[in-house]
Amino acid sequence: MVAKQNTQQKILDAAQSLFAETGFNDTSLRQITSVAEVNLAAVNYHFGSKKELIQAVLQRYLRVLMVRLDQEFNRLLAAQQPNNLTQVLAVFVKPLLELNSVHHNGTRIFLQLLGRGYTDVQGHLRWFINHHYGRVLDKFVLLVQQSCPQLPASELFWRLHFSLGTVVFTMASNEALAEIAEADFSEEVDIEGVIQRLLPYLAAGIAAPVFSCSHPQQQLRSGT
Amino acid sequence: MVAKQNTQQKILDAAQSLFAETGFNDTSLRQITSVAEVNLAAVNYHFGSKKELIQAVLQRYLRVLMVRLDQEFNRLLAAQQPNNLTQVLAVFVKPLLELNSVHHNGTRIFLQLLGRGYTDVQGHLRWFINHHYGRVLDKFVLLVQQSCPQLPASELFWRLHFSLGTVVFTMASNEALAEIAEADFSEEVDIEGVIQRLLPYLAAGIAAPVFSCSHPQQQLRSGT
DNA sequence: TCCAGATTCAAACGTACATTTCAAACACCT
DNA sequence: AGGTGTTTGAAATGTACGTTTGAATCTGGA
Repeated sequence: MVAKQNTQQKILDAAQSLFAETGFNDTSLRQITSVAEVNLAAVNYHFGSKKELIQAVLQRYLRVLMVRLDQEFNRLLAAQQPNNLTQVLAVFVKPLLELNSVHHNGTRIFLQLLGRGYTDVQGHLRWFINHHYGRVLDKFVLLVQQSCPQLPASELFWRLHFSLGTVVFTMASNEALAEIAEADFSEEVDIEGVIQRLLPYLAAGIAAPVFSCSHPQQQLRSGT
Repeated sequence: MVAKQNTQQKILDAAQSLFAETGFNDTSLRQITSVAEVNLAAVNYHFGSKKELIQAVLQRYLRVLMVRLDQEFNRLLAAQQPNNLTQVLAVFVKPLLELNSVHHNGTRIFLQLLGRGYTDVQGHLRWFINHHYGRVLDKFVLLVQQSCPQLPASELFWRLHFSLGTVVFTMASNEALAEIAEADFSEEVDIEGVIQRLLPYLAAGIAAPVFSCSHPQQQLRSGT
């Protein structure tokens, strides 16, 4: 059955879990090839370098995800009137959950990898994603902008990155959080449950009134 | 003037900036001692190991910050009626900004280090902070609970971790974000500006209505 | 001045890493 | 069965790391 599995797949499968748990720089090719039960040199033979392996691991998910997201974004952009923010955020749910068909626990692994990519390495994965999929993500920014016309562009920029941080950090520490939640609240939590809890939090944060901080003696400077 | 600066201080000063920018594992003792202009062996002589240096770097700030936070929390806890959420979150601002008196750019550096601590290393700094300052942080949880009595404890648990993620991720990638913001919106961003932008986002997210996600065909299971 | 303890220094140690090399094994086609 | 191009294997290369060592240097009190 599983007898002759592709070496490349064995490497990708082993690498994605180790990368997600330990980070890119803290996972050695020796660990990966040991778990994958392939020769050390196989990584460089099939992928060229560790850097390219990291990109290949992410590409397996990005390829699927971004096509689906693009469809959803185009659907919403075709609407006559602006969509509300919750609807816009909700389009991520199904495409993300469908990553589970790419690989078992694919959604969790992908989001953890994304988190690692934004904190571990200095910019190189950030650039990779933006270079390949920036046009798709721009559509999302446009949708949010349409649904929150009162938000200045700069405020929106920060809040979208705050939201990215929320998601990415939550997923990176998802395992620990789920354990505590189960112990303290005897409440089973799967990845879908976490996503459903995230949506209202993100929607409220992004759409928050701009200056709700009541600290009159410390105010922002008024412009350029 | 600066003639004979303490070796330990020179190491701490060099280490904190490099750690904040590059992360703990990706900063070598050779880089640190090179910048500090001290001998490589000085780190192990004065601090014992790299791990203990990391903790010493953080302790310099945590010692100051946690005393101040404890004061603020006690003050709010003594109030007759529950404080509103924005007030509770706002108590972080002054203690955090006072870290600038520990060292130039202390606030930014500390928050970046905190971000690194939660993503770089697996748990060892998490444990260190919780072990030394868990009792202080419990007071904060209590305050939030009092200000949001309608929130179930489990929901609060998740949202506080979402918020931790927001802060930590934002600070870990602070430099990159600030650069983009300046380039795209020609807007200078200092650490205080980011904090002021964070507060409304966090307050709105934590206090968000519990089931604002309008996806009737996907609902959470109703509990045990 | 001299000496003991604290500090600095250059050098080395052992380990782990990504990558390369080249021969052996394999797969596939005729 | 034979031969070619692809894939695997064990070993080695060179580099970087954290830590250790032991002698040299500094420092302050007698």
